[in-house]
Amino acid sequence: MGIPNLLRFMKPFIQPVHVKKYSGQRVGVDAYSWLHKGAYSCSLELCMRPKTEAAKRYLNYFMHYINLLRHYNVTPVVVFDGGYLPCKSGTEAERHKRREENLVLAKQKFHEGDVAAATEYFQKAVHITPCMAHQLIQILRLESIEFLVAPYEADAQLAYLSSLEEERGGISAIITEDSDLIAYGCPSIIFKMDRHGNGEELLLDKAFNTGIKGLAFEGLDKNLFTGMCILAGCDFSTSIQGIGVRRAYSLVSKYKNLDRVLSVLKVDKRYTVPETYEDSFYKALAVFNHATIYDVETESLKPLKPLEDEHMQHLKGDLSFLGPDVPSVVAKGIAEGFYDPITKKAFNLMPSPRKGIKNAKISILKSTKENYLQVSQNDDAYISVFSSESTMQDVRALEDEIRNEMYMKDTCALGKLISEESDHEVSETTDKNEIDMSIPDNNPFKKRKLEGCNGGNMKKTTISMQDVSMQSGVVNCTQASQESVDLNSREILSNSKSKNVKKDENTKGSRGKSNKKNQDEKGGILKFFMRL
DNA sequence: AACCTGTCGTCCA
DNA sequence: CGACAGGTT
Repeated sequence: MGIPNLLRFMKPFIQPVHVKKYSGQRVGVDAYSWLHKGAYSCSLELCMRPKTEAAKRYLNYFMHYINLLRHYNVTPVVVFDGGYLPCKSGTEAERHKRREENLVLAKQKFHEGDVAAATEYFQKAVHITPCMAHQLIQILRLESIEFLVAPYEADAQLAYLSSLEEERGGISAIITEDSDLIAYGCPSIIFKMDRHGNGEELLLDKAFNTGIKGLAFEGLDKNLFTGMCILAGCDFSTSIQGIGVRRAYSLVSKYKNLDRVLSVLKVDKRYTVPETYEDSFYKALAVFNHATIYDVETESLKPLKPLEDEHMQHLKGDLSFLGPDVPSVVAKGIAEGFYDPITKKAFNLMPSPRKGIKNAKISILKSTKENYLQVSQNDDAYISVFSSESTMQDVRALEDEIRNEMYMKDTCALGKLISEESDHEVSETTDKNEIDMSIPDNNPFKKRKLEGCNGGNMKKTTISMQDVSMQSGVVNCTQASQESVDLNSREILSNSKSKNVKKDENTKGSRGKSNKKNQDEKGGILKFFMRL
């Protein structure tokens, strides 16, 4: 919900703006807003016909905005939401329930043949899933658009980037629809940006430095301002009936101290302050100040602003509500879009080539009993078994999994190893599953330098992409999405004898020599060469 | 006067 | 998500 009426309250400090103002600069994008709007155009398809082109319309919608920014020489930095915060689970559960209800009605109407009515319900059931975000991420990668998946709230991540110099990966402004960004104290936010680049800009400094004493936020510090937002009601805390943004402002500007405001409220007979309010208030304050964010430089999680002792007295050292800590490797995988931020499991996605796993060799070793997939890179070889009933899709999913594991340098998590000799036989695999994945290039302004560009609207990029099924309340996911990049550029080589191949369990040290022998001897029967 | 609750629109052609 | 309308405190 953001903070109710906060945007209207800040109206005096909001002015029309065009994104070209930020030409030559980096601007953060709250991915959720455009994803959600975009999903509106295809809510029915996302659920009922997820494999059709129409179901991908939200990607086109999003890319239109990206191309708009690029046209004006604005560098987009797309930030996605990550895992749920415990203190937000209440409101989140509520929304989920509503969506589910609408989804049931939608399907009912759909099967009755009432598409119009169904569409309405589908739109109310729209939900952006990690899977959908992941679809977009892959396009962003191909288009070399910078992006980041926040460990938890995208808002907090954007606020952090706002506090950074551009040279250190920071951003000069944020494009969003969510008023929460104001509570985080972000200096420059663009709301309601339309498809031409026009929006409404809030420059927070203008609110704090009007130059006129006694007006608006003159003399208030950021912490009081954030406190005002929480009093007015935010997702992280329970709210007091009868207190909106107006009264919150009056209280804060009158007492200029949050402790005092809270004790005054408790005494005031007009309001009923829940027993737990003070606790939840300070927790919310801690979220706005110290939410867990991902630091690109150190590749690890850290608080938005350094934790100070002043809050500890209220919080009694309990910081679990800032979200559970995760190992840095996982945090990195989430931030870079390889791991689902909620389940913490790898998407079936091949890591970005630039991050490693270049020139990986893919081999399928086939025995009468079982099959083995080996992915080797330089002197490392990673192997996992798969059953003979496996489809090509299964194998690819496995390959992606291995590549993720390689990427994450986590060599202990794979399945069985090859431990005994096996008879190998040549297996023939064909790869007819490629479909063209169309990268939206619907920028009306941009002149693309495309070889042989026929003025068409789409740039075709060959990606093999099968069964892109979405996972959501709106979209039922019957199977994990399976994607793989450019498997069609493989060469089939034949190999002779095979030997036992062991998974290299040394992440460090022995990389140089351990599998050299196996590389030469491994029996392959089919060897694919990946061109990345 | 300010707050609350409920309803509607976000997309697209 | 926000915006808005109309009823309530």
